[in-house]
Amino acid sequence: MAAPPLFDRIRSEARSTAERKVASVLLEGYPTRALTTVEVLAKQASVSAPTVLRFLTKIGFSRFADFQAAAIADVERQLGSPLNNIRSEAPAETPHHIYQRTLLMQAEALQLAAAQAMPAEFDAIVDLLVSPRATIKLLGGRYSQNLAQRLATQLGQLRPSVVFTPLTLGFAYDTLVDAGPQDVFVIFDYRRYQSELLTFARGVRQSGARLCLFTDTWRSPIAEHADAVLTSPDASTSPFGSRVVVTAQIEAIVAAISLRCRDSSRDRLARIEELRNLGATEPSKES
Amino acid sequence: MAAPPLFDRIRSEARSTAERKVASVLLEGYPTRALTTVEVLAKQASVSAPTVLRFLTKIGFSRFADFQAAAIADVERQLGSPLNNIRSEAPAETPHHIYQRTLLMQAEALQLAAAQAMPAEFDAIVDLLVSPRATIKLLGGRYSQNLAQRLATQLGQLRPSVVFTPLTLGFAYDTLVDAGPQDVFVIFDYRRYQSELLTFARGVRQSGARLCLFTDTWRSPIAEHADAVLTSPDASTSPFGSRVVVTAQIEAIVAAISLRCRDSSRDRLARIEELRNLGATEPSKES
DNA sequence: CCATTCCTGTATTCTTTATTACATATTGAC
DNA sequence: GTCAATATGTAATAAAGAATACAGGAATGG
Repeated sequence: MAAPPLFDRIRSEARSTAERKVASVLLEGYPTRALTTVEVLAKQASVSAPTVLRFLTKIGFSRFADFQAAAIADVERQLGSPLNNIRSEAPAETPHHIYQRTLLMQAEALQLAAAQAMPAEFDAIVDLLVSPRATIKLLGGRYSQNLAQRLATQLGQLRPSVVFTPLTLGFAYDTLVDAGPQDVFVIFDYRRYQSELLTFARGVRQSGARLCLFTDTWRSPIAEHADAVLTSPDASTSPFGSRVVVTAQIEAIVAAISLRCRDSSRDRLARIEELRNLGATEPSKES
Repeated sequence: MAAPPLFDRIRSEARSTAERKVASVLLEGYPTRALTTVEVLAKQASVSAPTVLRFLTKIGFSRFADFQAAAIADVERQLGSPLNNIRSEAPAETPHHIYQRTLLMQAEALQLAAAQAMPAEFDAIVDLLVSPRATIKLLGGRYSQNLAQRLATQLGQLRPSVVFTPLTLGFAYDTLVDAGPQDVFVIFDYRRYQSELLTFARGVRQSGARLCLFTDTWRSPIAEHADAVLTSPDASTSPFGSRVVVTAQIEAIVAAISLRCRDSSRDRLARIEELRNLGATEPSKES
């Protein structure tokens, strides 16, 4: 682990006695000691505040806030992925085939999500999705429509009034026109966020309908308008964001719902199966 | 995996919607995200500053500075002990909310899949999917069409000649008519297996085209006719089979492909982006 | 449906903290 | 030893940020 560039800069730039005091204080407790105020640092180094400021200017930070931001960045780097914070693992054997590496990486992502999970938020979504008189309308962005569709399909098996709204060219505001307080919208929005979706979300908000949002940890701007938000890490080995955690979230939602309304959903499932078989007994023709 | 006490306190005390927003922002980036100002936190959570303050009061910090100090203490604790004290605690607590249980269950499924993985099989599929003169045709059953579509979308970004074949009513054998040795089919088939897909697969076989299959560990009968098969466990907390592992497999495939043809795929991606922006500059109208 | 309670945001005030201006000390060269 | 140049501290000022008071709005229970 090479020393951070900032660390070296602090060390090499200290010239005069007071500056060296400042530098050594900084280095001793690097980087966490930088997380205080100028005056505290000054006191720790037994110098005056301006001296600290001047030194930092010298190493390239005209404003103290900039220096502190850099220090925080280093803290984050040292802590590594948030995963290490919550669940510190054995040294780990990473030398693997990309296939296995991907699977294991996603396994970790799931564990991280589980550790950070906030059941209350999750339950809030479930509450919205089980309300019997509501109509559930789902949509997503270019690459997350899939997810909306998947949830729609499964949800549609468990309860009535579920609509998947494809996000087609030109965009269909038809769904929005009829929207009212009785509706619950579910939006999937991941980077790069699509402005159309934000516009849509604002409309939802105005109509008085409820809004659930699935997004990445960077948080779509739609979050501001949502009643409940479920975020997921999306780090990936591929050039596209991972949808593994979201997929699991969707399944968890479905599981919770089918548990919540055990009877009604079981009946419904049975009935669907029945209807399907009914069709199968007829000679099925192609074309 | 004992999380710091502060971490748990944040999680458990969040009651109302706004507070939950605050809490999830805090948890996502714990503990470093606490190293900013109240207003930044408020903005990130899409709530007002006083709401943040009130929440922190609730979890026992009457002054923001106190909370921040506690967060910094946690940072130092984590940086201080290289091989963390966190993990040394309880080995496994399974009694959890269904949300967390689902995520953790899927994490295990992924680890299992990684352990059982056979890279050779994986590579075989990648080989088939990168061959430049081939046309890739993807399809899936009632509930796995999604997966086919997802793979198709991503694959289509990396290489030309990718077609998603929706499995519509009556079934379209159009795709099959033109099939020949130059084609590579990708089929997703999970329980309950659909007989139409099996019929289709036989047709593929006869045409001399290659066939990749994604299925569950129970192995679709199509496996018999496939050139390469990737199976996945599908245990789930919901009444439907889980698609988490498959999703990860798909992403691994995409990752491997984009790695294999680094240059061409990057160029292609850039070009797609370019074209998309081209469209964005025009005034886009709805309807 | 109404009243009450709790939640949440806006605007203001007050505190803390960074920054600057200036005076004083220190160092180094001649 | 004196001058110049640089380094440092003190004190005043400006900026940023935390805390508070209040008002509007949503949820809850009758």
